[in-house]
Amino acid sequence: MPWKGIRDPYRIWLSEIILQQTRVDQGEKYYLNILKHYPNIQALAKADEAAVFRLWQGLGYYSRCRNLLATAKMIVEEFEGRFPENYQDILKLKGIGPYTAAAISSFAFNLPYAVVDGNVIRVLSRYFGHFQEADTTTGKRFFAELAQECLDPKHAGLYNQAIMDLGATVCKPALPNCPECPFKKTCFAYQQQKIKELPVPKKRAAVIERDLHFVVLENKSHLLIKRRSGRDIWQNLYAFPQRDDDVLMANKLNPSKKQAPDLILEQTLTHRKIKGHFYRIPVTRKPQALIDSDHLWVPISELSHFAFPRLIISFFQKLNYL
DNA sequence: AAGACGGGGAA
DNA sequence: TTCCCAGTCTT
Repeated sequence: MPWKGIRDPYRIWLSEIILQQTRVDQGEKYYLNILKHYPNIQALAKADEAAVFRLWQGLGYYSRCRNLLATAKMIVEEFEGRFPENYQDILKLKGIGPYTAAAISSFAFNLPYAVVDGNVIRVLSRYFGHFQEADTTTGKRFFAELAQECLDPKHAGLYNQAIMDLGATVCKPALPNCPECPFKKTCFAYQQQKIKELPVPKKRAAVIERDLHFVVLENKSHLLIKRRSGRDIWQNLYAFPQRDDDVLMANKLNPSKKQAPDLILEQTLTHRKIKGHFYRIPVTRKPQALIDSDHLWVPISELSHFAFPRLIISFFQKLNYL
């Protein structure tokens, strides 16, 4: 891992944000790419927001990107570019919760705060044989206290790195390599053959289906895209105006409910199954009425300048636009 | 306390 | 398919 052994809080911060709910293999190239464009927090703070989102495209959990920008600006403007050096102040930053605050505190400043992530929960629950559910308030508190007791306060960074490495490489979720584990002799789960029962799995919300009706206004060279805002999914990414969008209504280009879509594409997420209905409407020129700053009439050749969710990229690929 | 938020790799 | 990942924020 390219961030291993780094003490620069900026790089640690960036890597930890990227690795939230994201595998090392998946996040690594994003980390290197973003670091190449923005080698320090000053560069990131004055970055063009859309450009950073473009680099983030495909990683998921886009609020991380938004908070990353906000925190970079905050640190540069309020703290003269110096990363806060104590846990409580680090925890206050946007996008940084207990895990990331402990990671930065211990890796960058060797402060005695134990990280608690999926790896740590797994290792501790198996080793000690604790059947608490980790996604409840009491369960979280329990594992946080246990982790803090296990921490070697003199070597917090090393300890945190070690227990997460153990979880990632030996004490894996499925098929852990117990015979090679240095703790096998005193591990509850291994000795009692409870590996498959620990950790106790989280309750999982049902996957709900959702239909999105996208209207693609296009001529030979251009099409209309819309920046997504509000509280909905894919904030700050670009897609198309949806059926009943004000601009479509104002230009009398809204497809009727009876009209069949030209294309249907699906994308399954952790908690949603998105069904995208695409209605292609040929137009001769850019629609005029009610166009605001979120609606962009862009050349097809310049689509790569914008960040889109996977579903929309699939649409473009289907049409050979990308 | 529960739900929202992406995407991908492994079994 | 199902699980779940170096989690955090909002309601």
